[in-house]
Amino acid sequence: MDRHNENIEDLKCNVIHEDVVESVSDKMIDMDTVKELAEFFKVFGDSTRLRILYALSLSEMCVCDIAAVLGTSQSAISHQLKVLRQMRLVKYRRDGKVIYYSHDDGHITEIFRQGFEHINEEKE
Amino acid sequence: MDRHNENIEDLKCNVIHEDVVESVSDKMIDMDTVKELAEFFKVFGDSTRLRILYALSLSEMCVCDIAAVLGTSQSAISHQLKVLRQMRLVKYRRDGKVIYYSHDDGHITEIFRQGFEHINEEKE
DNA sequence: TGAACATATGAACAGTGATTCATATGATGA
DNA sequence: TCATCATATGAATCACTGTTCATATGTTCA
Repeated sequence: MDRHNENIEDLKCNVIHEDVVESVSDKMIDMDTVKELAEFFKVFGDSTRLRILYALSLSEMCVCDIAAVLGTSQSAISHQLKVLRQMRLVKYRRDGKVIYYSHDDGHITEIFRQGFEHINEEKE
Repeated sequence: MDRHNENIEDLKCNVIHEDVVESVSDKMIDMDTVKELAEFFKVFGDSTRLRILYALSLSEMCVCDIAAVLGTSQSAISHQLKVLRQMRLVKYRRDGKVIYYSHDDGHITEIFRQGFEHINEEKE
C-alpha cells in the first residue's frame, strides 16, 4: 500500500481551539429543532410562496385571484398553498365553491421586514 | 379535432374578484425584490447553514472548529461558508493560517427568534 | 341529479443544490 | 525553499423540489 489515506483524519484539519469547541458544543442547538427551523425558513426561500404571502398581506384572497395576480397556474398555486397550510403560515375559510386564504402567523410580517432590511443594507 | 383544449383558459379558473386582483396587483412586490428575498431566506433553509450561524452566534470560530462542532467535513463547511459570505451573513478575519468567521448581520438573531417563536407556537 | 365551476392532488419531469472526492491555494516555520 | 497545515474550490453525484399535466373532489344551481 502507498501513503494514500493512511489515516482518514489526515484529510480533515485538526481542532484548533478545544475550549471553544467544547463550550460551543455544550450550548449547541439540537438537531430536531434545527430541522424544524430549516423547514420553516425553507418555505420563505421560494419566489412563488413569497409572492403568495406578500399578496395575502395585502388582502384575503381566493385561489383564482392569487393565480391571476401572480400570473401562475391554479395548480402551482394550489400546491404551494398546501405547503403554506402545512407550515401553518396561512389559514382558509370556505364560502360556497370559493376558498379564501389569509395569513395565519404574526411573524410573517416581521420576517419579511428583516429580509427587506438585509437586502437593502447590501445596496450601498 | 375533439373538444379537448378548445381554449387554454378553460383549464384555469376565472377571476372572481376583479377589484381585489387589481388592487393587490398594484401594490404587488416586484420580481427582482422577491428573488433577492427568496435567495436570502433560502440560506436559512438548510440545517448545516443554520447550525453554522447558530454556532457563530455563540462565538467567533475557525473553519476546523466549526467542522468539529457540527461533525461535518471541512469541505462541506467551507462550501457553506462561501454561501454565507456571499450573502453577507458572515465575515472573516485571517490570523496566519487560520481564518476566523463571525456574524456580519444584525438581523440573524432576530430572524432566528421569529423562527423559534413560530415553531414553538405549533406545539400546543 | 347532473352540469359547471373552484380547488386539490398524484405522477412525471426538469432544474437545483448539498455533499463528497480530489486537488489547489496560501501561509507558516524549520 | 520546502514540508506542513488551514482553507478553498471544481466536478460529479444523489436527493430534493417546483411546475405541469391529467384528473379527482366537493360545492352550487338549474
